Amino acid sequence: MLEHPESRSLAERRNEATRQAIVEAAWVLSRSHGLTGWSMRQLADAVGVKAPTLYAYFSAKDAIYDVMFQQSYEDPASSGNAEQFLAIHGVREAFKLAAQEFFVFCTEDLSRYQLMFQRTIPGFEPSEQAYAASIRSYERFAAQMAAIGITESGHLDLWTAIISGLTSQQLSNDPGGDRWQSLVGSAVDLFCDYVGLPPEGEPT
Amino acid sequence: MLEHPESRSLAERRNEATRQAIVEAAWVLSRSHGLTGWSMRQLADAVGVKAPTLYAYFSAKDAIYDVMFQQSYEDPASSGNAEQFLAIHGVREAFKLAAQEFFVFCTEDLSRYQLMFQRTIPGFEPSEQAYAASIRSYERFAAQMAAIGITESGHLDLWTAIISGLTSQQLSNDPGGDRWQSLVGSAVDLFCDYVGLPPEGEPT
DNA sequence: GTCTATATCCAGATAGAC
DNA sequence: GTCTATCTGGATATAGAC
Repeated sequence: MLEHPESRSLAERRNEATRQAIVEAAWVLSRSHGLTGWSMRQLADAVGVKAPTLYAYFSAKDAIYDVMFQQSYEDPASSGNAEQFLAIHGVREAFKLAAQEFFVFCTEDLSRYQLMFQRTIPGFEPSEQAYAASIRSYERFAAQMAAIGITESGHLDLWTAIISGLTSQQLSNDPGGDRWQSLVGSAVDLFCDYVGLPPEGEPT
Repeated sequence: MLEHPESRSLAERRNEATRQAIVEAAWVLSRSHGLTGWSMRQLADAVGVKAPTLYAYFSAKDAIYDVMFQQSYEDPASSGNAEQFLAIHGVREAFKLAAQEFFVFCTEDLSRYQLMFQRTIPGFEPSEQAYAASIRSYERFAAQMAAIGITESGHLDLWTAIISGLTSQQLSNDPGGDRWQSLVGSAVDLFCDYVGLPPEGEPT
């Protein structure tokens, strides 16, 4: 999919750097003005070029959202990190730490959350390539859960519902607060009790 | 807040009827083209007038969304109906039936869901009056939960997170299917186990 | 190849005639 | 109240300078 870096000319690398700068400016604007609250002219101003120049780097505004979408799912935090915690802690404690970390990833950037998990942008559909990144992220998540001992698909679905409900309630009803964040530990417990994970895990 | 119907003149009632017709057409367009996928011109066409005429009834497009928002929260199904089921069934069964009913209310109309629970419309903020309707809906919900025996605010928050997670996952990952709907009963069980509601409820 | 300037199209909204 | 005509500003696309 990607050329080898060493095979790219200086011009190509310059082009890529400009694309990155545009996307970074789009993130900044999304955080301050909302995911759909900025125009191509505003973005061009932020980058320091005129609006039509952006179309030399991206065919459309949606193409910028597409890169942002893919970047979000390529962040390792998008799939949790339970395996790392399992090396030191028991199963439940590792699960709780991973859930906390994922919760923070979801709630620290509303724009990213809307882009990844909601359908906020009219007409935007991720490209096949960007969608594939989201699939890989889910597969990493499923592997984490398997390491904890959760493999049934119904149990996975139940957990994704619970954690996504906690994050979405936090963002829409108490942004910046911890009203639902403080419930993450309880949610892990009630889920583990239900699926039969022992209350006290053994360190691996 | 509202005039007595009998005190309104014929002209006022005609005006109100036209407003309702506009809002109904907006619902139809939202369901077919997406909540933000229609223009004032399209709406005017659907109603059978020219676009500026709409502004004789609503000051802006957002004012139409505002009425739709308030209507949604004035629907009794927006707060569940556990008390009704409690008259015939045990506590858990009543809880499950109410949860199922609420799940269907949430997932049967994506536009309504986005309007009520997500922030899909750039710049839209419900008016004080419309927001008050959402508060009343939540208070009715809290009363239902109290009738079941759930009164702790942390437990209420946990349940709103779980049910909202189930509905949002259903809508975004399996629209029209039942992948998460089929988990509603399990979710009620795992929640009831956690908060200490007895497995077999007594009919009132 | 990358830019500036500009043209087209469509959105929400307003002015003023009737 | 409803219309025609129009304003503003957004996204998109192209012409042509450098």
